Amino acid sequence: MGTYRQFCPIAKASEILAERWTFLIVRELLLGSRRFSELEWGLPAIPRSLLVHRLRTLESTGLLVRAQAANGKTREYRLTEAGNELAGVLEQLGTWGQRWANDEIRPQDTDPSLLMWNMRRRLNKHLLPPRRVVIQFDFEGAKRETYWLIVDRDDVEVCKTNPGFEPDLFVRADTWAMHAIWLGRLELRDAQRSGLIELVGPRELVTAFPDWLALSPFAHVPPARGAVTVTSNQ
Amino acid sequence: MGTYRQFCPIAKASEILAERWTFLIVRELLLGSRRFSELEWGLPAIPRSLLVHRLRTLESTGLLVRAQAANGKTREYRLTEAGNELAGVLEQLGTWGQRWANDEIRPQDTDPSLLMWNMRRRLNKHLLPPRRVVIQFDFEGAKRETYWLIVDRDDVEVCKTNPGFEPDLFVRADTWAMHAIWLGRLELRDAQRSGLIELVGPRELVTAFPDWLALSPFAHVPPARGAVTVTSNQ
DNA sequence: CAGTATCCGATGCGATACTG
DNA sequence: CAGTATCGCATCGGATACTG
Repeated sequence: MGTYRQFCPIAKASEILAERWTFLIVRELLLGSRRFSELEWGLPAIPRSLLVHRLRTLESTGLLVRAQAANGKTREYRLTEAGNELAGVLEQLGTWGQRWANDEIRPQDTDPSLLMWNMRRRLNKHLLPPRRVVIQFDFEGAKRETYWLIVDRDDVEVCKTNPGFEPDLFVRADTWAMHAIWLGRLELRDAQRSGLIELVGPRELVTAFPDWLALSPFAHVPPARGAVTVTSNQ
Repeated sequence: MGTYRQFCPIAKASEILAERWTFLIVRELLLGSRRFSELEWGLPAIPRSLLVHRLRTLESTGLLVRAQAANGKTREYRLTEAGNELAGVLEQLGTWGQRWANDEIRPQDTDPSLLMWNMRRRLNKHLLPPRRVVIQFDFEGAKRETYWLIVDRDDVEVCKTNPGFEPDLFVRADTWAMHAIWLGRLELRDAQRSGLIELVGPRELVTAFPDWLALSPFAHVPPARGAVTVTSNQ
């Protein structure tokens, strides 16, 4: 990308960070992804070779290190202290995005599997009963897909194929509505009332659902009045 | 640049902002630049056509508006509310840059004229005597150049050619050292002691100098231990 | 699983020259 | 002063195929 030929700290930071995909890769690492395939799940649209290239650049810049994983078999990526300190930048960026880049959730930006991956990693596991719980998600409307979430102690798994266990809870959700809830733009209760989401299962699991489903880190940020147009890069 | 195909607010913000030059253009506008030529002075390395293109994109996105200037003759650029709210993002970005992208001030990133432009806009005018004051800056070492700063009431001007007035104060400064002072990495007093900077003029102007010269907005941020390598985008 | 290798078409960037 | 116009070259995106 090259230099801006400026001594300004904003220019220096931009040389390192303001490149396509870089903020999203850092976001994934800050949210706890360590392995290459985890990064790919969180960034389904990045070309593989480009992900590799960005990781190598970030490594040689000193924002992350690639090291032997604890099990000693695979390698994993970890942010350095410099990388971790980007949390403040990303928080500001996300807050601004939530406030201003919020005109609508475009169909091409919805992705049930990505949503499941994000829900998985923010699950409040300790609020679920201390046994295996299987939840079946049926996305309806646009992009009909079915997923199974299997929570067992500390372990949470998302499956795209029926795992064979009988589900304890069924979540039937309109695809758009589930995204809107995750982003904090629609209340779960309102969605249930209007029939966009339906929960079927034992009472205690149904009532607990809103609590163990932690939403997007920016769900609590209220959108600004009037939004910005995201679509006009050209 | 295109979409990331994600609903995440960080992704949405990045689609708008994480493009080459965009953060720096917003920085200029936040610091008060309004006219096209002012933007060019603050961004001497941007190709003209690219600056135009970015401004048009930012306008259609809704981060800035182009309107008739107060004098009614020229047009000027102003941030909208959405644009102004980027201040928090830029502050985080600059703070991170000051802390981590600080290994050295590279010769190719020094630029006396850009430094003068930045000093000009953060001058504490009210601390100077209420008459015309002319200060001559002689940059020495790398990039020898001379500038005149003419402060007259609310008006501050930078000249590259001798304005004809007899200077009230002479600042003889090593180019690198002056940049380091601006960035808060070198104390003015230390630079004077070691001969990197010399002030010549009436006592009251010489002693007032450190006060009316406001430094970079990030000068007060202490660099982190260990820096990041800025040069490896490849 | 975690990459590497290659190829192609589209776009982005930067430099230079021109203009009302 | 505030842009247009043009033109290479590099990079990006996406697809596909291969590997320890």
